[in-house]
Parts: sequence; structure tokens; C-alpha cells
Amino acid sequence: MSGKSRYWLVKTEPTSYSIDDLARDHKTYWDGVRNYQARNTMRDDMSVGDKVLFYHSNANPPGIAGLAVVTGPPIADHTAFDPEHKHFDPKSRHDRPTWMMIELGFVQKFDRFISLDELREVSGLDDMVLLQKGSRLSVQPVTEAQFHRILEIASTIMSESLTYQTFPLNSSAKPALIS
DNA sequence: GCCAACGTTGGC
DNA sequence: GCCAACGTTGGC
Repeated sequence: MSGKSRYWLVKTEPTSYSIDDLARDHKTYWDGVRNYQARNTMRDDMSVGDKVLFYHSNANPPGIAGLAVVTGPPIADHTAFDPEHKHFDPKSRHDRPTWMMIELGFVQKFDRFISLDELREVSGLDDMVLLQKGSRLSVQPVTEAQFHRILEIASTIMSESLTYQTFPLNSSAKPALIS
């Protein structure tokens, strides 16, 4: 096992595929990525078990909606082979696929999403790829420290939401650590 | 809808 | 290899 990041962030427009869709499907192929750097990340660096922040872009507000996990290794993105498909790419051939995808499994939907504004405000996340000017990568690395900082924020959010309930706090209601 | 910041394409 | 034109991303 290499020393590369085991934490990632993926972007998706919720109108096309949201955290609720992933919760419903339990897992999904992360197809349609048509950027070489993102492709390389999926092909070369992601492995089953890696932890993933699930980000809603072009949303109101944009932000991290929950957690996912890599459940399937990189394989050819079959949508590139289908001339009828929106993401068809004639360059990609079965014997030498241009585009790859991994499979993602649902872990958790946050009670309240962590908005982009909030991510910019809190400490410890200044270096996140997501927050860099002009950053548009749809699959990007996250450091272990950044990942745990975000779980910390999510955990605070989860306990805040519990204070509105009338029954006793249930300690198991915190975000589950995936390991 | 606007538009900044990229990434890709293709003529040369 | 250069770079202008074009297409896309994604916040606002």
C-alpha cells in the first residue's frame, strides 16, 4: 500500500446525482468523469475502502452533503462506449479505454450540509484543494487532517440537531467513523 | 444569466 | 510547440 492520500472529495450536481440518490441506490458507478487529472486520480490512486467526502456543486448553497466509501476498483467507464450516451467518447475503445470510473458506496448523509462558506470560515482547511482559487477538479485529494476536521464539524452539526429532540441523546447518533 | 478560470482542440 | 478559439465548470 502506498503512502498516498486515502481520502478524497467528489463533486456532483445534486440535480443530476445527489446524496439522496446514493442513499437510495446504496452504491453507484462514478461514471461520466471526463477530465484527465480526475481520471488519473481514480485510475492510479483510489482503492477500495478509501473515504470520500460527497460534495454538492451548483447547489444552494454548495457544500459537503455526506460521506461515501470506495467500494469498487477502477474499471473502464462503459458510458464512453455507448454512442447513444451523453458521455460517449469515440476515442475510448474497449481494448484501450480512455475513461475510468470507480464505484462509490453510501456511508452517511449529514443532518445539515457543511456549506462552502462554512468551509472557508473554519480553521484548518485553508489548504483544501476545493478552496483554492479556480479549483474545478471533480475528483480531488483530501488530507487525513482535513478529513478529520470535517468529520469534527459534521459531528458538531449532528449533536446540535439532537438538542432539538426531546428524548435522551443517543451516543450512536454521531457520525459513524468509517474504518 | 454572468463570467472567471480552466481545459481541450486544432490551425499553423 | 504555440496560442486563439471554443467549451465547461461552478460560484454568485
